[in-house]
Order: sequence, then C-alpha cells, then structure tokens
Amino acid sequence: DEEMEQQRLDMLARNGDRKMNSADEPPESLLLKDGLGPPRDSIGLLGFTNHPGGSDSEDKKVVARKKQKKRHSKEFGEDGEERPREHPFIVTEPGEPAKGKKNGLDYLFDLYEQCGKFLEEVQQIAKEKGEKCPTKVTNEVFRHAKLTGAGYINKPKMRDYVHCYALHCLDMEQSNALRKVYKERGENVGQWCQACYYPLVLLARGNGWDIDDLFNRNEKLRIWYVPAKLRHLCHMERIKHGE
Amino acid sequence: DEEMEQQRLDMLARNGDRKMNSADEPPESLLLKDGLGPPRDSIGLLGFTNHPGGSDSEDKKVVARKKQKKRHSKEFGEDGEERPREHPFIVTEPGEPAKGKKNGLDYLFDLYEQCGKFLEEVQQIAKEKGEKCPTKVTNEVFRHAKLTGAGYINKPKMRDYVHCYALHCLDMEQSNALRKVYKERGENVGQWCQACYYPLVLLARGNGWDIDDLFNRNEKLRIWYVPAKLRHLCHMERIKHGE
DNA sequence: AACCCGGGCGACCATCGGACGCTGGTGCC
DNA sequence: GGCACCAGCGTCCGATGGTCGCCCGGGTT
Repeated sequence: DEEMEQQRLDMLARNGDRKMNSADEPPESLLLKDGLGPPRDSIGLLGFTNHPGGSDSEDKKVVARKKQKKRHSKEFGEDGEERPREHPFIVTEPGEPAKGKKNGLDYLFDLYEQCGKFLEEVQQIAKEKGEKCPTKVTNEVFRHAKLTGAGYINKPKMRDYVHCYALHCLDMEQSNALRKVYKERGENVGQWCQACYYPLVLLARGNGWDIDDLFNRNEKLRIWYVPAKLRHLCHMERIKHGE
Repeated sequence: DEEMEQQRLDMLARNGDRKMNSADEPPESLLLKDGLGPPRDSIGLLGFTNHPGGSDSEDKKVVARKKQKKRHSKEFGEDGEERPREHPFIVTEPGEPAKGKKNGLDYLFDLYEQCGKFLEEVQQIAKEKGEKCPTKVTNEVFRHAKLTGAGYINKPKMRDYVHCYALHCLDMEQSNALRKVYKERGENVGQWCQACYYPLVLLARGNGWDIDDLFNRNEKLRIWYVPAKLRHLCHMERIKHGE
C-alpha cells in the first residue's frame, strides 16, 4: 500500500521531466489570484527533475519499456494513406484564431464536442443493434470517428487534454482567465495544460473532494473518464489538507 | 453486419448443444400459462444440434479454442490449498432446503446479495484511496470476495445465473412459480436456467424492449452487467415482433 | 464398484482504458 | 538551411468483461 503510494508519486512526478527553467520561473500569481493557491509545486506536479535519488534498488517494473518502432514506411506508397500529423496547439484566448501552422484552444474544445456527437451516433447504432450501449467515449467511439471522416480525432490526443476541457466546462471564467494569462506570458501548451489541474483540484475541494461527482453532474463532462492524474492530485491534496 | 448477426446466432445456438431428447420433450406449457409464450425454440435458444451445415468454408476465428490444461496437481501438496468444488445447485422452491450434497436456489440468490455487500466494501476502499470507484460487480469485487473469505464466490458462477437472479428481483411471483414448476417436473438446473430467459424477454417487451433500463431501475440489479445472451434475445424478439 | 450425467469454475481471449516517449513538424536565427 | 524545441499520436501494456468446455463430483444401478 505504501509501495503503491510511491508508484503513484513516481508517475505524477514523471511529468516534471519537462524542462523547468528556474531563471524565468513564473511567480505564484500564475495560479490566479486566489489566496488558496499553494506554492507551485506543493502537490508534486512539478519538481522531481529526475528519479528521486533515495532508492535505486527500486527498479521494480516501472522501468522496462520496450523500444517502440514506428514503421512510417517513408519508402514509397507501402499501403494506403499516411495521415500527416495535425498542427500543434498553442495557447489562445477565447475567440482568437491561431497564427501560423497551429491550432487554437477553441478548436481543441470543439473536438470534445465532436466526440460527444460521435458518441451519440454510436449509442444510436448500438441501440438499433440491441448491443451494449456506451455511456462514455470509448475506443469504439474513436474508431467510429476515424471511420466516419474525423481522422484528426484520436484517443491519446483527447485524453491528454480532458482536464483542460473539464475546467472549460466547469468554470469557463477561470478557464478563460488562465488561457489569457498563459497566452500573454508566452507559455507553451504543456505549461498551460499542467496549470489546468490546480483550479480543478480547488473546485473538487469545494465539492467535498468528489471529482467524479463534479464530472457526472455536468452534461458535457459526464461522457469523459476522469483522468487518473487529476483524481490522484485531488486525493493527495485531501490528505495534505487533513482529510 | 450480416456476418455479425450470424456469429450471434451461432453463439446463442451453441447452448442448444445440451442434449435435446425429443422423446420426452416437455409440452409448451412449460413456459407458463401465458398465451404469449411462443413455442419452445422460436427465439433460437435451443435447436441447432450442431454447426449449421450451410457454410463449412466459414472456419473463421470461432473454431480454434486451445486445449485447456488443468494442473490440478493431485501429486501431493504442491503449493497451498486446493479448494474443493462447490456442490451443484438443484431447483428448489422458495424456503426449501436442498437435499443431499446440493445447494438450493435461495442460497444461489443469497450469493448475489453477498456480492452486493462486497461491492460496497470495494467502493468504500476505493473512495478512501482516491481511486476509481466501481458501480458494478467487477473482477476487483470477485478478487476482494475471494481474499476476504468468500472463496465459494467466483465470476463464471455468478455470471451463469445473473438472469435468474434478475427474474427473482423483477418478478418474484413469476420466479417462484417457475421454480415450483421446474422442481415438480424434476428438471435439472440447466433447464430451469434456460427457462428464466423467457419471462425476462416478456418483461423487457413491456418496458419498450429496454432491458438495460429494467436492470438500472432495480436497486439490486443495477450492479450487475446485463448478460449479452439476454440482451440479444430481447433484440431478436423485438425484430421478430415487428419492431 | 462402475458408469454416466451435468454443471462448477479454471483458464482463455478480444478488447478495453490508460500511458509514454519517438518522431518529425515548426519557428527562429 | 540548420537546429532545437516540443507535442501529436503510434504503439504498447496490464487488466477487464465475457466465455466455454474440461474435469470430476454425485446419484443411480
């Protein structure tokens, strides 16, 4: 059980790998004006520049990840249709179009709405066929989206930003404010993405630490799995704040 | 799509493998007095003594099932604790104790209540640990039951009789009547188990063919997955009855 | 004791939810 | 053009829901 807690910490920490430049580290106000905001790293989201030095005997199973090989044939046609990668997202304010070969956050959030539509189609089809009817965005929904022409939608992308969409749904004011601040600072998408966790943890605190309930009560959010990272952050804060 | 329908039929049919003795085939009244009851096999539950002769080129993937080896060491102790198999169920009337080395149906249904309790424990634990909280009887619940001393509970057993428990929950009158009839006939558990499907299909019909809704509205049933076979039977009947 | 019926549940499988880091697109100099 | 940054998403993985039929318990002869 203690061992599991350590694994969870490791997992959460890994995200801190993204380079942390201490020189121009943003002030705490980044977390938005509330006096509630703990100092930047107090819940373990950042820091841990690398594996915590303490226990190097703890190789465990977390280590060995097999080398991934992308075929990406490059050599002539091969089979059919290699989709070019989508343009990266940049932090934009609401209504602001993305400049250059980039996509804005309004577009990102629209993708979630599209998935909702695809889910409804999958549900309709399932009911007609007398098959089990999903209540969440499942692999089947992503498959259906891809086959139905939305090849630009895929599971890992949508999973990466679920919590950002959650903030957008649960507190658009705060979501918009966060976008504005991060845009003006010139922060990259990764930083903004990380920053979205905090306001959500605060929202969860105001809801008796029940993040699942927060998701389930919201019409748009109900169909998305609560990201494990968000759930664990809420848990850790609850413990730290003394239940 | 047509191919899938065929696979479904195959699957449903396989159950008919249980020897069908045409000599002493029970009369249609077996289905209980309602005039609604179609003739015994009209929804494809039985019959299909073996693979439909039509397409033998259709080896597909349905065929190759690997040889199962049960270790069942037999040779002295080996490791620890080989649980003896539970006594088989027999059809009993409500309140009737099972004779001989058998278990009665009241006991069977109690197992489902026990699983409900184990689920509640797992939910409590999950909430305390800030982990995802199951709403259904999952593998985790079976694991918890086994570890917590209910070694006589296991997944395939509980799955085998979910629809019987469903009938018990949704229409105890009819469930009790069915038990009585099958008991008096001296039918075995397999026959009774099969017979439980029909009343449920009828119940579903009275609920706009929505079997999931029937499960979800019932306090006790909500935690059990709707068996695929039951869902498909409802679907086939809906189609046959002209939507 | 020998036999056969029938069903308990071990073990398997496709697919799921979930995660991570390799490529390679992109902007800057 | 060359390079460094960084994030899209291919690909992997443990575990899940679901299933089937082997093996043997049990009643009968």
